[in-house]
Amino acid sequence: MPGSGMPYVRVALPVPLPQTFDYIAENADEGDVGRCVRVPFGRGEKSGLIVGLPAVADVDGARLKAVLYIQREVPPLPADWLELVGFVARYYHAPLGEVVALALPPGLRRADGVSGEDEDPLLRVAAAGSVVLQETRRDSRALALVRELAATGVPMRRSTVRALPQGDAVGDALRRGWLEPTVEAGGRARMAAAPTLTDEQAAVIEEVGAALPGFRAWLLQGVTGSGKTEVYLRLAQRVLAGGGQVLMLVPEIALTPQLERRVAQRFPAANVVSLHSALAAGARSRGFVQALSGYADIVLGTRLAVFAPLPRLGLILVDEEHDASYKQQEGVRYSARDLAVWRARQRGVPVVLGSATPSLESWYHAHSGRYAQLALRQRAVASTMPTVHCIDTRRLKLDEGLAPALQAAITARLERGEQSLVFLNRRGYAPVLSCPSCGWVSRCPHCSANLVVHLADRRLRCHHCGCDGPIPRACPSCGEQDIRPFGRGTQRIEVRLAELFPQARVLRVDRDAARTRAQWESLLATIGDGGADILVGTQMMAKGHDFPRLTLVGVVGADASLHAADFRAPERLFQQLMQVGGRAGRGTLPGEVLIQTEYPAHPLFQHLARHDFDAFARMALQERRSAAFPPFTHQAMLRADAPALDDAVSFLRHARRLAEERAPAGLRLYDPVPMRLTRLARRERAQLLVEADQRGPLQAFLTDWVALLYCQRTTRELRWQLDVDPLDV
DNA sequence: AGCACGCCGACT
DNA sequence: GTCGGCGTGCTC
Repeated sequence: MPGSGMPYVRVALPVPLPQTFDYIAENADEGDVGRCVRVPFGRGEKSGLIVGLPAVADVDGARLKAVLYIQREVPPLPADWLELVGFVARYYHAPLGEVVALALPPGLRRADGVSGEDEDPLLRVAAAGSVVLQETRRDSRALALVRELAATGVPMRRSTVRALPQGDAVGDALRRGWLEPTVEAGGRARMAAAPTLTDEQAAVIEEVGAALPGFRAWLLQGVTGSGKTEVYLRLAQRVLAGGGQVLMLVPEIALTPQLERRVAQRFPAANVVSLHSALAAGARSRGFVQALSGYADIVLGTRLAVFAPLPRLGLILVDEEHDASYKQQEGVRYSARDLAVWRARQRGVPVVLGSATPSLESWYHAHSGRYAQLALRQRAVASTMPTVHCIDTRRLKLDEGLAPALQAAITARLERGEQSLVFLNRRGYAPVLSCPSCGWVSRCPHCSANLVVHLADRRLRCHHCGCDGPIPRACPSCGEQDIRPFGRGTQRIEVRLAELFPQARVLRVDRDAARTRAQWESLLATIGDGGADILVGTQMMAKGHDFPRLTLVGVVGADASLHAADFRAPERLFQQLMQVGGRAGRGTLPGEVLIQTEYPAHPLFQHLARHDFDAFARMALQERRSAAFPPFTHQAMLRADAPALDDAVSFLRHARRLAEERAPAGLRLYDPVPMRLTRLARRERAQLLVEADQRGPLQAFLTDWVALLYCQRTTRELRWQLDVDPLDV
């Protein structure tokens, strides 16, 4: 009989062991399941989570210790949340304690007083603030903030204000009395005006709305500029009106400030909480507790937000569902997008996966009837899709990688006062520095990769492990003076464009130029204000931003991805090109996309030119079907790394032998092979692929196999991990 | 993962 | 005679 006064609690602890630990807790009851605890562990103490009240302890009673403290100030994590982390532990074959550690904000797990108190008040412009806005005084950061808030016209959360370009001056503005906290906006604050819906948008909203409540997974496939965000907001509005909570997942933090503001302005009366890993510990705990207590109405966050407990959950939205950042690439390798669907099913609520370029997995599910399809085929603003042309570079002489036709197109844009973007997915000046006389190349000492030339700060840098050093003046091997950068990155294109178009303002937008959120925002502001004529950008530029005067996108170096070994490379290339192409002509001006390639007849480019994602998806899925790749098969990857490659490979060979003995029929075990980037940060890496046509048998096998692998004694030097549904194969 | 115990080499 | 190398084993 579980329940009344059982003296044992079962605790999940953040240790890499596939088990839970039982403790004595005389005063614990059913209400403590889901609470954080402090317990003695080994010679020290640890914090964990109570996941059950076992009637019988799983070890001898004499070995049991007593819990030190149960955190009862915060509501316990609900049963559905425990089910979620339990599912993640089973599906990804990770210890429950590790999953809990990942899902709970670190501060909360420490089990010392965390409150969900509102330390994030709504701020409005105070009387003194309105006065200083009238005065002619020297502009300051604080003043700029006040102006921004005044222009918005509705109160904003402190955290939202902080995220504005001049956000760190919020404390200053408060001290000067220019801003002041205000009570809940209630009905007083007016909702930011909602744009008129297109017929398509209205139909989509009606269709999803009619299915509320109840589980259903939808794929919302909407071309760039078709107004997917507006659909999300309207659906959220319906759910909020019915008293539900909305979980909205977005790929990256860099994308959120705009969206945060848009959501906050649309729902001034709602409590909007954002959750992402860049948040300070306090803010993350607070947001989590606000979600847990039901105070938060909307949780907006990156992949870790899929673990936010939401007692009144009514709707899950996954924006840019194809984005790779939904898959965690270390530790517990979960897919937040897949978990979002699982949670929606568990809680009986709809989930909308949105993208202009869905993952082939989701597209397949939508076309095989597992997900329902929603489509937005027209752009919301009156503009047409950009024209797409290939520039055949086979017989052309390129100037630093730039074809004459692309240069001419840029010239035309400059004459018309429009913006151009040269898209090149490679940071730095050149991918390698090389000596023509002895053949020396700038190798990374820790990785099997080349050091990239960064001329802007005169460094050689490894993009994988981050190590860097000065650029040598002469060849370190033979002393040759004439060593040269080979290949092209964004910096080199930037330099050449500045030479070719001396009258133009050239702006580079990559992770080096936008290292911080503030830098990124200021770049966006510069572009938006027309402070740049030619942009040179990486995939950062592909993500949903509107630049009304941008009418030309030139794609350089796309061919490299065309023959990449990775079977997902074509999918990624198509998505990237379609996304970046979508940047062109989002205002009233028509857009043009020019792709430099030696394969102008390649079907991928043909489908792209017709903006026909579905045709591309059908073709790519046909290839995947005949090659038996996902989604027609299910995969798991066992990876091992060690200082010596032999150790990693022989561990995997051993693991393979163990697997052969217990492999069910239909399971395909491949040979252990070194990974593509074999050496990373001084460790040699190898991998072993396991495949099956059905998920069930694969999972059953993995459970068995992983249990066995945990028992293998390995040297401390060797580490291994399992990746279920790997993205990189 | 930590953190101990435990048995072999070069140092005050 | 000790300090310390990291191999092995355990954590309710």
